[in-house]
Amino acid sequence: MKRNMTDLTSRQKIILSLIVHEHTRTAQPVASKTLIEDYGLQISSATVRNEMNTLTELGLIRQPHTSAGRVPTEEGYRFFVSNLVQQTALPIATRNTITHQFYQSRRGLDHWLPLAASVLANQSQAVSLVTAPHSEKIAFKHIELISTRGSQVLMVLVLVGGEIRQQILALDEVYSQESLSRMANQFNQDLENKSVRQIEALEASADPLTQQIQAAILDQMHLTEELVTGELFLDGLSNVLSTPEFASTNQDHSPLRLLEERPMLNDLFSRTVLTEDIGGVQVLIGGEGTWQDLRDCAVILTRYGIQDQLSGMLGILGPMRMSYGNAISAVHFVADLLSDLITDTLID
Amino acid sequence: MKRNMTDLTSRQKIILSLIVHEHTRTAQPVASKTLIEDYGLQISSATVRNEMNTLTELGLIRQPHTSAGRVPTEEGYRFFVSNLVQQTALPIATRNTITHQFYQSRRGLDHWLPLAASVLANQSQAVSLVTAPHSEKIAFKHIELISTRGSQVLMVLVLVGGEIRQQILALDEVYSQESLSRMANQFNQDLENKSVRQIEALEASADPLTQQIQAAILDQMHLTEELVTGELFLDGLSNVLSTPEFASTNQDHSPLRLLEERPMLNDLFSRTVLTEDIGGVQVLIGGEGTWQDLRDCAVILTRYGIQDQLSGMLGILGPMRMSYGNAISAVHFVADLLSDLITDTLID
DNA sequence: CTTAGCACTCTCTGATCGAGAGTGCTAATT
DNA sequence: AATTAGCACTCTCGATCAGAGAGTGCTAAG
Repeated sequence: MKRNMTDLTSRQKIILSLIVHEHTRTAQPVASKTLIEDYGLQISSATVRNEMNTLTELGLIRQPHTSAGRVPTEEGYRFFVSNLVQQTALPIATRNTITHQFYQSRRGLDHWLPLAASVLANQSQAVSLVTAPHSEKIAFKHIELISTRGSQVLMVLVLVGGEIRQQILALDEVYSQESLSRMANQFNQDLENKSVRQIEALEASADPLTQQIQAAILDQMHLTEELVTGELFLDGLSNVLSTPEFASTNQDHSPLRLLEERPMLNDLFSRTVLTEDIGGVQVLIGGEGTWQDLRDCAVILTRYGIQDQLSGMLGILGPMRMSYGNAISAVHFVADLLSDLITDTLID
Repeated sequence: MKRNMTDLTSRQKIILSLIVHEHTRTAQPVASKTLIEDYGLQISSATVRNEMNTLTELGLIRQPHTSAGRVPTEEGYRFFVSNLVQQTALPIATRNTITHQFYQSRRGLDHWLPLAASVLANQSQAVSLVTAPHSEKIAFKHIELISTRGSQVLMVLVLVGGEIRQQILALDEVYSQESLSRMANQFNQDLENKSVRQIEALEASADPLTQQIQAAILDQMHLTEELVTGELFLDGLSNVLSTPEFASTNQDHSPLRLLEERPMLNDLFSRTVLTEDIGGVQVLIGGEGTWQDLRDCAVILTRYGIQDQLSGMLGILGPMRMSYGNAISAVHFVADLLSDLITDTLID
């Protein structure tokens, strides 16, 4: 039942666009009269109704009930997004302000990621999601052992890409900071740039302490490897709480549930990881048959970062009737910004 | 208008408790008949009504309208929480399961904090908040400089208490890992356990590189100092979305807004930081005049960690009609658990 | 002090009705 | 053949109303 460009006359496309636009604005069914009055079309409402009829038959719009205006269907939104949407670039002033915020005083990801979420939420007036970037191929970069108290040691592990993992180790006896540093240096030489597999393949050391630390390193690397995405940053919940799509009080079908269900989110992310290269934006409309909770919502997702090295996901979740033009360009813009920042500061 | 224990007869206390309990269960006004039927009181409904009348005059309960049952007032909840609530300890089996989850395979805070949020949310059926622990007196513990690419260097800064900050530095020229390590070691010796003030008081080094790095260290320490709390972990949003108190669609008065407004949250936290030692649980009912958004909600907060060294906040946010007994003991339990874990792994 | 009994008040539900919105169709027009 | 004016038709929405039911407050008796 897939429609393409050529199935519709240009007038039908205009009408569909206007219906989408108006319905996005008002959340109400759109009447033929509204269309000609508010948008100054040079045709009569009867003509519009005829066209609406065709669009209804094509399954792109529908009537909630006899004698109501029209509302875009899922299919209609898909068609709109695929063929009709025009990205509305952010005003240059806004872009500059935002860029400036990111670049000021050269902070790190822990500053950029929440900021990205906040910017996305503001620009799209929806819920934003940003995951910390994550490397697919985990490799050792650096280790540091810091004596803390008694035989307790803080291990700080830096992976290629820049992810940092920490762990407290309880050693069998007390070691001086000097000997811990020596040991760390040894690891730094031996393991630099090595993957989990390569480290596992190494001959086991005779020294039990070395063994213990190497095990801890591998442990942390495994944990990191199992992550589908890094930590999740959310923003803009309040943008969306008052919309009818999200306020739907039917207990177990709130789209916001999804945000707390890591497995589901990972599903969602995986899908985009698999189908898109960095730079492509994916728009999921109405749960696409898979996510019941997203029945009335749309998700716009993209990857950012550096392909095959360090990348994360970012996007927004909003009601299906959202301003796709704005939203898509906001997602693009923020993704590009983050990608640039990551490229500048990549740790390899 | 403060009531204390002795203002009420014990029968009145029972009736108030039952009203609170029943209203918590059903979210409906409670009728005198319901009370004697469902709780098997050995008195007549007329007597209950008389007592209800007194309680109403005392401002502890109210009628939404003539000929409706009674609902506890804010004042009523406060009295209940101060005088009548009984903590219902979690079942021993549950406690064991949870404790086990925390202690298994000795992970770190990055594992415990989300877990704490999740446990709290489950046990209280409300929204849980957990902030990463944070030290009030910032002091240098350890620095590591890791050569990454060209003249770019990753600085990893460990503070006393165990907070880790990272930053990418762009140096003027390329340094070998060895010289970077030497420099880091010098810092580790010179700055160990020093506070911001102490470091600032040191004589400035002649070496521009040393200057740059020391500036970066101070920068990060300042940033950390300015934090009221660490990162925030949330869970259990879906527990609460369907309750009438939260679904209230009046745009700008959703209690959930608060969760995204860091300044407001910090206010809330500060209040508890100031008024309570670790171990004390604070219950805010109905926004306490300060937080309009919390009009129909209650917040239960406590600190965890080690007083004056490393502590964070944790608690829940739920509808005013919540099961305070459960909630308070859940908060206590999780706080104690985290405090123990932090005590075990404190970095000093 | 407690309780049975009863009148009273207020909400809630469902039914009814008219107004209004918006369409679909038909026949006339370009 | 496409467009349009005109009109009948359908459905929703809001207001109004009545009856049932819930729950109370009061009174008078135990």
